[in-house]
Amino acid sequence: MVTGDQRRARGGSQINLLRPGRGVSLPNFMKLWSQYFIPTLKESPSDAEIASHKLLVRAGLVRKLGGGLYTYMPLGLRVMQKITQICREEIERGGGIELEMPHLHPVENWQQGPRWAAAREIMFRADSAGDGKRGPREPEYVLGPTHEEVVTPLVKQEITSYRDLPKNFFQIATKFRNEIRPRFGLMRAREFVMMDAYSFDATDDGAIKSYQAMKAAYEAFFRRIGAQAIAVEADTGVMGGSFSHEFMVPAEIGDDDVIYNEESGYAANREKATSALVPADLKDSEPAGALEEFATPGVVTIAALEAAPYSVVADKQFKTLVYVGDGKPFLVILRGCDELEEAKLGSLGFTLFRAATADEIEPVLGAKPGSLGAVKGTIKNPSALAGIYADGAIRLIGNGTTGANKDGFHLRNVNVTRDLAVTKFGDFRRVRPGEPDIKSGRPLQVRRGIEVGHIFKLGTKYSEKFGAMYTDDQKQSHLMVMGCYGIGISRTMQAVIEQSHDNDGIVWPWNVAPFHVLICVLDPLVAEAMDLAKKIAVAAEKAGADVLIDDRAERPGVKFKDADLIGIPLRLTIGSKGMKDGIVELKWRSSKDVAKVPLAEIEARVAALVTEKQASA
RNA sequence: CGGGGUGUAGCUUAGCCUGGUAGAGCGCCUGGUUUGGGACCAGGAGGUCGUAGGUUCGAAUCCUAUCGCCCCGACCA
Repeated sequence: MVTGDQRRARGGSQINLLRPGRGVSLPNFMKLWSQYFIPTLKESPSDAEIASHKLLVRAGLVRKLGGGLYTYMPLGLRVMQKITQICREEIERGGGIELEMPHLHPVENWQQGPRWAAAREIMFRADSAGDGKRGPREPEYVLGPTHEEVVTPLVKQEITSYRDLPKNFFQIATKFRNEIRPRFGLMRAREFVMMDAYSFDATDDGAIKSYQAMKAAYEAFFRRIGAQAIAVEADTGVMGGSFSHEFMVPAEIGDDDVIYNEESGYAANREKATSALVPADLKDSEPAGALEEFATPGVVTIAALEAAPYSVVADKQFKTLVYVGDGKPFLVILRGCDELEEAKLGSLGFTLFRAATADEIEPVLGAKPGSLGAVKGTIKNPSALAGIYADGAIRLIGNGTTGANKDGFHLRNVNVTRDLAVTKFGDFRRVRPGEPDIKSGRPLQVRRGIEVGHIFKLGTKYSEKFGAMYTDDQKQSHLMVMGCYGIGISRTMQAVIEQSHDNDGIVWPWNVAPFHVLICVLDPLVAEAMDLAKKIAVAAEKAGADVLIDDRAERPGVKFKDADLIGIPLRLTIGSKGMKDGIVELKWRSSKDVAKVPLAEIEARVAALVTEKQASA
């Protein structure tokens, strides 16, 4: 029989490191700083701009290889392992079953999937390295940016009966994305660690249950790692699917804007956010008079039309934008004062869309940008259009002004229902702070956030493409209903630092700290001091803590600065002063207070504190 | 990919405008003095000035090209 301790002594497997109900601990055995490797820096690297990126490098957690490529140094790796383990536990609790799929994907899987055109842009192609060229008869691989295209065929092959559903498979592994612009260290990297889960259900209701289970698991995960992440409604993007939530860590340096109202609890990514700006019971205005064309030489902007002599306020102008969706142009009409939220065009169902160029616009509408409009009869070649989509807010205008599709001319008294050939109304505008919340009518606010997780209810988009079907109890075949879920593990590590640091360094939450207890031995050459440190370390370890002993031959100032920098939650100081007075100093990283604990009590005291922390982990 | 910046020792950088053959701080090595919030003294090692061309008697410095990195925009966990 092999005991857990023996297994750990041999390097053990991950599974045996689990200590149910006691938080997360790594293979323990105290580390001596002098023999470990924590390369701290006094100065910030010149290529880091934000606090968390600087601290990642200064505290010796990571080192850069190239743009968006980082080595996890020993301390950083420990944090990653702790986050990974908590994530594993919570996803399993939420019904996930762990497996691991290849990082190298045959390109055929992606070609068969529903988003090859869009996804290939961010994928690295993996050629044979030999001469840098892939021969025509060699297989072509891509490095996996995510795994729907691998897991769906797997499930199609393995699961054919409703009896085997639902299933939710997950892995925690490295992902590769050729980000156009890597940013801020681990925030947006080319290679990063992600937890990705994929749920397969027999019914839509089941899929919603799986989705909710994952949402709950995410909330538990972020709570346990000590990150304040909020779930916000989000756009589904290239992933597709019917609805989704993003998990955001509020931070100024985040890439996303969250629109929210504290009281009502409404929170959405700006790409998705809507407001109650347009009342549900709005009545369309009566026409104010006949359409009238007027000359506007040289006027090609909303602002120019607002100025004298025309003086048409932006709220009364129609803005007509031309886009190309899957090769065919279409129009989007907004109020002059509103901005298009491009992501919202995703709801129109085009696989790929982009703004049209001036050259593409004139043959269809008959004028250059600046004089465009969507009034019936003025469009030169209406049959070329894939549609005319109008933002609901233009109904607030009633009678307004728009381009005449004739260079240098505009039309006034344009009435939405009478004059515009709208294919479909929708929500296409960007919400602005201060607009009424759809839930409560209170003003909406905006703040920046870091997206650390995302959950999607996918529907049957992928099961259709790969033929993932099951047979029900009536011998009928149906498509499986899917969901997919991601947590950026490495990004989360940085988000935690961004959220939890001060001027001196990182302040790790207990559960993800690389070590829980740091024992600073100011005079490591004094045998009694080191003996005491080891005794305390053993007591702390027995209570479940990971312990680091700073036994370096450095001056006290250096040790304290480094201690603050690397952010270990509980610091004990053993110095000659204290030894003389018969005390050890105890200090939490998150507080300024120093407690003096008598030598006789220190082991029990530390053990009690660790036990308490581990219990609530 | 567009716009802006930058590249000098392991790290942070000065020098570049106005060409004359590279300097500092930190770190590292040796010795000594120190020892409760990034010590001090003395000595020492370490640099193809991103790379390739060009101008020049002479280039870190001027010109051209190229590569890397950072920041702002569109995308993502």
